[in-house]
Amino acid sequence: MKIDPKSPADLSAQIAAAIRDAIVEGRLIVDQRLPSEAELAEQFNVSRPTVREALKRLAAQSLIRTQRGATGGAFVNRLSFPDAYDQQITTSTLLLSMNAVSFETACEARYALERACAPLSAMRRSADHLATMRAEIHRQGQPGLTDEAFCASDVAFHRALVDGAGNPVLSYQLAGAVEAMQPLMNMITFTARDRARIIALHENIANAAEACDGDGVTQGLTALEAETQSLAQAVFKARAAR
Amino acid sequence: MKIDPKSPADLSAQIAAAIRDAIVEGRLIVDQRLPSEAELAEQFNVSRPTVREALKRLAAQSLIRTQRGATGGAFVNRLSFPDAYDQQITTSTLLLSMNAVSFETACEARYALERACAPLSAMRRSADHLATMRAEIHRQGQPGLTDEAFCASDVAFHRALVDGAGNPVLSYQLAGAVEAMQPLMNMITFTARDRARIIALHENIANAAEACDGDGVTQGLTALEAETQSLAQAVFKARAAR
DNA sequence: GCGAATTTAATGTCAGACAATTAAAGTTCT
DNA sequence: AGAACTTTAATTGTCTGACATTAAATTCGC
Repeated sequence: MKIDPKSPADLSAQIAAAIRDAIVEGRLIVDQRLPSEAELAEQFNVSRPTVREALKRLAAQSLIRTQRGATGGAFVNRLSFPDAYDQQITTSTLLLSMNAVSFETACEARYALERACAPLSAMRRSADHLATMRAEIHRQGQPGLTDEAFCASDVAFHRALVDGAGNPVLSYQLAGAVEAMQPLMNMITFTARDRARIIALHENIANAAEACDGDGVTQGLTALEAETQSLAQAVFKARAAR
Repeated sequence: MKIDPKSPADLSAQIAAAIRDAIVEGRLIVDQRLPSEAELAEQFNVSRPTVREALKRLAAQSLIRTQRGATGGAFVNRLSFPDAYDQQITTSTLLLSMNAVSFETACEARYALERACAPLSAMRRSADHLATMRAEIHRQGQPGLTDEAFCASDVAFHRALVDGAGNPVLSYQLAGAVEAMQPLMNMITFTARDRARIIALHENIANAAEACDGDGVTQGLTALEAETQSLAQAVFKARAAR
């Protein structure tokens, strides 16, 4: 692993890139210990703070973990699904909020992705997933629920649907899309009548899932998307007129 | 913004989290300048190297950018789609390689997601997208192409299909799934006959896209998935027997 | 043998310095 | 007055050396 001390880029960025490449290409494997900071500093011909900055960059991406003490050091970290979820959610959330992505675009993407796992979920969902969906529907019907709590329950409902597909890669990809929508969804206020309609659509979806009817779930999602879009349009229109 | 100096977590991690929260919650907005390292050090009551480690963590996630010079400093960075793509691709790639995700699972997820944007792409794809798809199909038919080049062209083909949906959020989500599959795909060797079959399926998809036939694209993708899965199974079986 | 104290090797943090970079202010020449 | 050049100031990038903290390994006492 070599770096170019004359490059305009920061040394710590170069070092981080070099180590990252080694991990991605498999030259450093999971749980393998990296040389100590002092050794790395010598290898790359830089000072220890510079090495440390590089290691912090990698730690921020969950590529390494560090441990103190005699046998401590930096170890290549096994990137877990939960870690990846978290990263994806913050990235997606910021991406949407910083790039003025319209509600329409985000919503379209979210439901398109969700429909992608509808057939699989209808086929494979466990009783547990179904129970979660039913429970969230029930929660959504309770009076006195804040808009935020309603949205959170909505996310949990869809999360159960997605997880029902039994494909962790799908769940991981969808987590970002669904969760990142939440700030946008929270901008909407739901009247009691709005909620009733959404709950009815949720019930259709749960029923289709119970019947292992993939097409039914897909259609239910399409109907829910249409409802959500028109609801959002109405809200934004009213807000613009004010 | 406050941190707890008695917490077991690293100070630099706490500081990074505090600043990250401020960005996510909108208390720091895009292009806003953060206080200088020296000022941050004073605010948080830590030394400058500690602050720097925190800032490097944020820089690694593209949340801030730094500039040297008199009016320099750290600025809240607008997370661009290309930046997000890159992060997603490395994360997805590592996730698959480090968690022993089976080819089958990854492949299923990839095609499910891709089918999600098939109808949209059939409806909206520009002549440009179609031309790219045709060009990649042509490249795939050329003799002497290495397996890696064939796979790269495959990715480009699917990329054009996905981008055809005209939804940047979808493109972003799919980039990870498609690109992360490449290392897995590269494990497969394609005979001339295999390639011919895949090219024929690609042509079906391109034709359906040209005819704005969403169902046709969907079916084409399903057929391609089946072909890919059986091909992979054969390869892995042969390899296991060896 | 076994438990407690010690050693040791690592990361975490600090302080202070200098180098490099860049924009703005100031200065000089025309 | 204005343009080109120089200086200055602010800021990040890097280095050196030190000390604190942690946790495993080792040694010592019994």
